[in-house]
Amino acid sequence: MAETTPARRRRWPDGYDPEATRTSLMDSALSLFQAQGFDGTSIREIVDRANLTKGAFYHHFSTKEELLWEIQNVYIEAQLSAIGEIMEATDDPRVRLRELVRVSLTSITQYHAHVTIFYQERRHLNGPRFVEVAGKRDEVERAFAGVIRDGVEKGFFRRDLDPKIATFGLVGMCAWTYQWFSPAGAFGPEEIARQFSTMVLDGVLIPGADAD
Amino acid sequence: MAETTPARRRRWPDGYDPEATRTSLMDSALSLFQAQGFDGTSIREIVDRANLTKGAFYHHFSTKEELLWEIQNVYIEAQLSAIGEIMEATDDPRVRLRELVRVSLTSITQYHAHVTIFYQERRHLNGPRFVEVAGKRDEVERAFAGVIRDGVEKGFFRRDLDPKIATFGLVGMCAWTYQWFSPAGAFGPEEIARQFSTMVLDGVLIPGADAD
DNA sequence: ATGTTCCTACCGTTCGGTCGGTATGCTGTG
DNA sequence: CACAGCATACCGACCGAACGGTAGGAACAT
Repeated sequence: MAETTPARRRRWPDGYDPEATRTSLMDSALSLFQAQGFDGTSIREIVDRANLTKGAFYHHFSTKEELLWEIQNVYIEAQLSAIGEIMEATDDPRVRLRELVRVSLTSITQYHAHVTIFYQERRHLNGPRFVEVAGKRDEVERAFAGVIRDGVEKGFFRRDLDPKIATFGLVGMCAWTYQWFSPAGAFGPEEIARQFSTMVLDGVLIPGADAD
Repeated sequence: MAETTPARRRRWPDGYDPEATRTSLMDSALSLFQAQGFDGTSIREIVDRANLTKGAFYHHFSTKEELLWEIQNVYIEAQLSAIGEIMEATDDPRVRLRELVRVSLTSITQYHAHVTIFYQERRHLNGPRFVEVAGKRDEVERAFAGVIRDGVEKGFFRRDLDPKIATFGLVGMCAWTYQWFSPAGAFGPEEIARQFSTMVLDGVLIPGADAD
């Protein structure tokens, strides 16, 4: 073992930021996890795509799972803070519901890769981290359910709907978007949100019309 | 290599059906794939759970992916045939839509493991099989979209909704159920379907009411 | 001198899949 | 009925490849 590392590229070129390395690893993992899944993506692939090595990876992340957790956390925290803003902005459950749908759609389209990974690779989180993320996710769902219950109590929303089921329906409608949304498509998140809101609030049926 | 296979269990006991072996492998894979995912489940685990060996597995299936494909196909074919029955039973788009929601919910709850695997592990299908399954899935979505378009043309459904978006919303609402449904829960598929239909057709808002 | 950042080389394990062989039932021929 | 011949059903040892993670050191900044 006389000559190790015979040729190395120059590092710390000018205004060097090691945090950029970490970010580029996360970006690489984001697109690979989205396309191939967590198990389907090796550390090797992640570092190759970022033009780095496994050594660099394990300098910035302690395990592969920690990286996954960071990705999930970025999204769910963004979602939570957006919901918090809505709750402070208005009290009207009808407005709140429209806004919840709107921020769900915009954050899903903005964090498309994060969201895909969030829903598809949740099970790969270890015990404590899984519990933590699941807790934040429940918080989001409680916000939806709270608004619906409030709307019923205030007499805006139908009493014959179970708030839990209505919540799951609405959340599912929004969350499912990650499966089909394309930035190149004909509709943006705002327009989709408007249609979903109308659909759920006003209904698809034309009132009173029984034929054309 | 003097003495191989020193102790083997008796086989073909009485009325022996090799097809049962195949089924038990599929059942084993169903629950393991559902709980741990496709990549997260090894052939070893599947055969252990079925009290068999890898030799038995590769006698019945040519690859791990073929088994996955069979699972997916069972569900999507059941879905397609159920939709076919609806289309023959009635022409009214309002009834058809309610029925589409109903059979979606019942098949999701009935084939819970299949559905979970269908949506979570679709990407592990190889080219031609992926295309085949995706094609059948598109057929399902076209059925939803066709009913909605028909309802608009016949003057039952709102004209200001894009049929494509409405379809995705409705499909998402139904499909998402696989994420939260529990057979031990308070509501069965029929009740959930009723609520979803009401929600989407009639809307959540109480018409004309502006306060409590 | 000391800590940070990143490299190469390596380790133990596990994976999907293959292969040669064995036990069992079916079938045709005398 | 006997029995050869063959297909089916299954076993368990094995293979090469790839995996996540570790270790020790080199390049750089302070």
